[in-house]
Parts: sequence; structure tokens; C-alpha cells
Amino acid sequence: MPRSTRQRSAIHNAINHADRPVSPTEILDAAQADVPSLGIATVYRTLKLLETAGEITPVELPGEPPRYEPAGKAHHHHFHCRLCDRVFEVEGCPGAIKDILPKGFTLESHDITLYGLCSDCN
Amino acid sequence: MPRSTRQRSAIHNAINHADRPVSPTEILDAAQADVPSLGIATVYRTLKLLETAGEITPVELPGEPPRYEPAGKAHHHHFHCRLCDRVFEVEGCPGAIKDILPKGFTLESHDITLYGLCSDCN
DNA sequence: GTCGTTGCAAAGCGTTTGCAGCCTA
DNA sequence: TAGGCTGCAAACGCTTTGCAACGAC
Repeated sequence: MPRSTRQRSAIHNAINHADRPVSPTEILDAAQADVPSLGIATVYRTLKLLETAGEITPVELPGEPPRYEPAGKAHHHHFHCRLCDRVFEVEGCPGAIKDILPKGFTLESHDITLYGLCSDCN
Repeated sequence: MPRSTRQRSAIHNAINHADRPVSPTEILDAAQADVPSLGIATVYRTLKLLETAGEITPVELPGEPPRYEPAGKAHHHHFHCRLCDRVFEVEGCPGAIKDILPKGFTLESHDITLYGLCSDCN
């Protein structure tokens, strides 16, 4: 069973208090407000731990380094704003994904990324 | 104006003769059949050149290094096999993407990635 | 006191770049 | 012949790992 340390709660907090998926560097910056000596290696190790424990989910966007968000959200996708570069959650899903699946292939999951302008940038 | 060299045609061929998006390493392996002395640096330099010239398109999948395919194809998406790690083209598109767009947002494009088992691995 | 955890630095890994020699035009 | 092109090796940025000191329990 993992131990409770200042580093880990700081990292956990940084992810849960963000209103959008955050990168390891952003997590480091935010968590260093609580634990100034925190190193990036600890952030990566803790992220792997939290992911294995099912507490966070990696958000992988095409051509982007991974971001992280709290786990347990309903099925959703992401919108990447071309201007401000922020990533937003998008509820729902066009349910016709399997219609385009080639014959002989088995579909297990899917990712959809939307691109354009968010409401702020519009 | 770029010069015509054995290296460049070997790289160009490797991409055009593949029936799926290929990674820089796969391109290197294939092109070395024509030019054994070919180095990975030349592959990367040529890829950038071909992309700028509009002859190839990068295929960016979540959490994956970029792959490349010939440009000019019709709108399509990609299937990533969980076992063999290869990427396949998927024709068509579930046309209801904009139904899930949040209010105030403008949709410019989208990426869909399917995951599962390809016909070979199935 | 144990042993999991941390920070630092070094090592990986894929990609880029500097440089001297090569080759197309 | 000139200047773009290539291969090698070193440099890079991000992520992972080895190791000795630290600290939760």
C-alpha cells in the first residue's frame, strides 16, 4: 500500500483542482507551491502510480504530449482550441463509429478530437 | 529547387508503396533496400521536405510518434491495432460530429482513432 | 528501524543539428 | 566547380532509472 506523502497529495491536488487536462510540467509548477523541492521525476513516478491505481486518466491528443485528468468521468471526448491551445471536455459521442469499421477488424475503443475555436476565442 | 537523389526517391517510394501510414524507422528499413548506407537523419530531413512540398501528410495518433502517408487522399480516419501496433486507413466518417459540439464553439476539423484488433491479429 | 519514497544526475529514446566530405546539376 | 545533400556523431527535449539520503509508519 502506497504511503501518504506531501509530494503525492500536492500532485493529486494539482490534477483534481485543475478544470482541464494538465501536463506533467503544469502539475510540477502547481504542486511546487505546496512542496518547493519537488522534482519532475517524482511527478512522473506519481503519475504512473495514480494511473495504475485508477485515480487519473491520461489524455492523449494527436501530436501532443500527454495531459492528465481525474478518472471516473463519463465517456467523453476533447476539443482542442486552435488559438488558446486549451483542451475542453466534450460530452456525448456520435454513436455510429462501428459503421466505418473494416471487415475482419474488432473495435474495442475510440478517441475523437475536435479542433476549432472555443467560445472564448470565437 | 531540390535535387533528385537516390536517397530521396527511395524514401518517396517507401511511403507511396506502403498501404498504410509508416513510421520514420519503417521508412528507413524499407528504403535501405535501395540505399543501404541511408541514415535516419536523411529520412527525417526528407520527410520534412516532402511535407512542406505537400507530397506527404503526417498521421498523428494519440500517444504515438508520427507516421506518414501520401497526401491527397479523401477524408478518412485511422485504426490502431493493439497487438501488432500497425495503423490502417478507415474510409468514411460518422457524419454526426457537430452534434456534440458545445455551444459557442466553432468546429474546423476532427480526428477519429479506432482501437482494437486488425484482421491479421483477430 | 524498515523499507518505501524522494531528489539529483545520468541514461534512454526519438528527433534535430553541426560539420566535413560527397554528388547532382 | 558550386552548393545542395548525406552520413556520422553530438546535441536536444522529454521521460525513465540508478542510487544514496530521507521520512512515513
